[in-house]
Amino acid sequence: MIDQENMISVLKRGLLFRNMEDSEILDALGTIASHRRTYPKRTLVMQDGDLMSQVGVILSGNLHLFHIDANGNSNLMEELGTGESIGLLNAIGGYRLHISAEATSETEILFLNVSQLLRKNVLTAPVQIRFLQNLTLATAQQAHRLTRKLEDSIRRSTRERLQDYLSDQFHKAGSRTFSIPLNRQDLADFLFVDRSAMSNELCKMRDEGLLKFDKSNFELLIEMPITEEEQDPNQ
Amino acid sequence: MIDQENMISVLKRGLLFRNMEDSEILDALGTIASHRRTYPKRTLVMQDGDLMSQVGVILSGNLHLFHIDANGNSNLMEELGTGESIGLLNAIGGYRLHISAEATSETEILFLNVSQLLRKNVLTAPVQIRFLQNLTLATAQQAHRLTRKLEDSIRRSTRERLQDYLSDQFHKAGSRTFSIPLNRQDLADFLFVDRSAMSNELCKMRDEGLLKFDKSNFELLIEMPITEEEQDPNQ
DNA sequence: GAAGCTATGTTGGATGGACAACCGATTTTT
DNA sequence: AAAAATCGGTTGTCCATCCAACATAGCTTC
Repeated sequence: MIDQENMISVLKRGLLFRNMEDSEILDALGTIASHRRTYPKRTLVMQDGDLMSQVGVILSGNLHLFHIDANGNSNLMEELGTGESIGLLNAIGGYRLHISAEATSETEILFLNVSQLLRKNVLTAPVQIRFLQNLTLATAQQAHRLTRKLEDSIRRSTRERLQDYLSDQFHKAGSRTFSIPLNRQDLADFLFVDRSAMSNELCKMRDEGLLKFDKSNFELLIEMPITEEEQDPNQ
Repeated sequence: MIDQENMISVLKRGLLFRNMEDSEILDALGTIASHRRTYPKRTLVMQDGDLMSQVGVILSGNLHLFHIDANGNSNLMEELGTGESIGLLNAIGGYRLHISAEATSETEILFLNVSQLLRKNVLTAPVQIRFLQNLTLATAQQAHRLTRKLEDSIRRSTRERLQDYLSDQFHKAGSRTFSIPLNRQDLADFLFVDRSAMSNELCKMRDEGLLKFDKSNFELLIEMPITEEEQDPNQ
């Protein structure tokens, strides 16, 4: 259970409370905050098929959002950390979840009633309007992430997917040496490929001198192919 | 060039102007409408890399949104008709287009200045607030479509993709007999598969007695596998 | 109507990747 | 510490799909 001051600094990380003073955030929370809940490691936070009326913001911990497809494959759609939100699109649009969310460490989530902001006939408070603007931005950002994921997975070979992923991690870390937050199985699920095939490809790349690795620690030995690295204007 | 009355009825088809009176729509257009433009058949409307400050609403005609990937494959991301909008996510989030849009018939587009609604410090007019709400809904809907497309393309075989697509068309048409709006090459691009492989699979399905077809006219001969047909609560 | 051009189907070869099965190492549980 | 589970790597088989190339029919164009 984190304290209020911490909470505000966490909320400021995402787009939902961007450009808002601490007092405004508290004000906004007054009308939309619902409840907080802590989930132990390895518990389901949300489940495929759920209808959400609220969006969740991760105050601490981590979530894996995975989609089980018709063939029984587990596909890791997102890997979320502190400050990121879950169920935004579903809460806003009234769509059922197509994913389940599992806490990969003890995770505390703050739930916000956002759907009311879209139904109410009259919104007057400037804070609410500001929040609504942020809500739209956050939704667009989420959609943009989906677009990237879609583009990254279309007709791409296992090697290309690995290169994309490692290149991403390289840019995030700002260093040729970094460690990734996923084990092999989860990485394969994230890239939508078979684990053994991926393991194979990874070792081939090592043998070709492209990279080194030990467990989750990687070192890139050459320039990764240019990935139209376009940074998010909304961060 | 369609007239104003027609235009309003077209605008009402999408989510952007949902739940608004004709007078309110005109009011809203007064502040956000930018310009209209007509594109001849087979011309590019927008191009990969463009930065959009406006969203386009199709007043008449059709667009193909395609993404050329690193291997030179053309991937058909969306096929849009009258009343649908283009560039919503990009205009809102400030993201560059990753697709190009081509008019497949003469197409008239109305451009709307939506980004100002998100930057302005004070929004007062109720109509603007209502429109902002709709903007959020429309963005979520767009994101939901992306989610479906992503889920439909993950680890799915050519046959499964075809079944998904035909099942969709079946539901849209409300009849076992329907004609699809894409030729073979475009359909293959839409399903992210090779044309010849798809053609092959289609004929196999015909030989197995699952369906009949002639050019773009299809007839389903058996129940298509259940596709969690969940209809859009926002239509 | 001849000459192109387009749309669709067909074939064959090459191969990437899924799948199952197994091993050894490491970690977790009791 | 023993037992059990997890994790990563390796191997071999098999099939789906890509790719290139060609056939054919129907349109379009001059």
